[in-house]
Amino acid sequence: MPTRSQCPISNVLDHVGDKWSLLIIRDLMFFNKHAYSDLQNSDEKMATNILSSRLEKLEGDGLISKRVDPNDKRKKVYRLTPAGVDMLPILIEMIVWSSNHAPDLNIPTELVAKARSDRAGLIQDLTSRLTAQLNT
Amino acid sequence: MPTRSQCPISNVLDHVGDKWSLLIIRDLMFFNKHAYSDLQNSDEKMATNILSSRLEKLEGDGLISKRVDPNDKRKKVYRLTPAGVDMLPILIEMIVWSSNHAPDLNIPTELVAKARSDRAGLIQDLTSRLTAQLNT
DNA sequence: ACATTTAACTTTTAAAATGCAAGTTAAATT
DNA sequence: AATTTAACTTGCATTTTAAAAGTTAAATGT
Repeated sequence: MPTRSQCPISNVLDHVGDKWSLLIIRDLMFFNKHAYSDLQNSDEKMATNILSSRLEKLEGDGLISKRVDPNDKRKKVYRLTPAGVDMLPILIEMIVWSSNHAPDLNIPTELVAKARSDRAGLIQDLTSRLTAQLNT
Repeated sequence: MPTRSQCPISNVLDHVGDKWSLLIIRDLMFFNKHAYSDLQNSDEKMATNILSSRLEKLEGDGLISKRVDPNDKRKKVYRLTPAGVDMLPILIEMIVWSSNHAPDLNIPTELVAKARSDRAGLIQDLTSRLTAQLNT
């Protein structure tokens, strides 16, 4: 996606403004999915060619990294980069929005409670957990 | 867009997971654009048929409302609903993300500073300003 | 009052993206 | 050595997007 404008919101959408990219980031962020097949098996069932092209774009955009699994060279390990980790507050606010406007979904109640009571702490905790993974 | 899963993030993307919808919300939220032609003239220049279909979907999803301008019956007035206003924290976090990872864009520095120093106050202020508009 | 302009769309059509199924390749397992 | 697994790629039909032109009703200008 070419840059459409100098707007910071538009800029984020240039990276993740589609139906799938943020779900990949979600899976890397909250569900410890790191393999292609893990990502393919999320509830939304994204097509393999789309997954492939989104991973390629996210990597090109510097939001995720890809490396060969040293224990099994067939496998690739996908991870969030620091820029990808920093998408966390956006995802948290999406969860909060749904908890307010679509409460019948599978809302992670505990996370939402923490987001309300100690938002900065929650982000700190999750960020350091994710950042720790980067050095393994 | 049909519901893809029970995930709260996926749910938000079912509403605004495309390149354009959040830009419409941005324009209603930050730039006081309320007419079709205003929205059409944003920097990203969305095609008129796309704008039309997005407005229709956003209205159907309960994020915006549409009414005839009483002063000029050719005009329609588009506004955010409370659910639309509640997207504000998501947009703020996008702005913050770009301020950190794409600082060369047009970052609203003052807003970002406020977001860092008194996030709750910022959201409160902007929300009440937007909510006030709903009763005019 | 009549012609022109404005606002909000709709329609058309070509190009691009998506979604589905099947196929490929290299590495691990049996 | 044969089979299975993981990560893709390819082909093709369908859907969505984008760009341009056209429509309709209301307001404005003369």
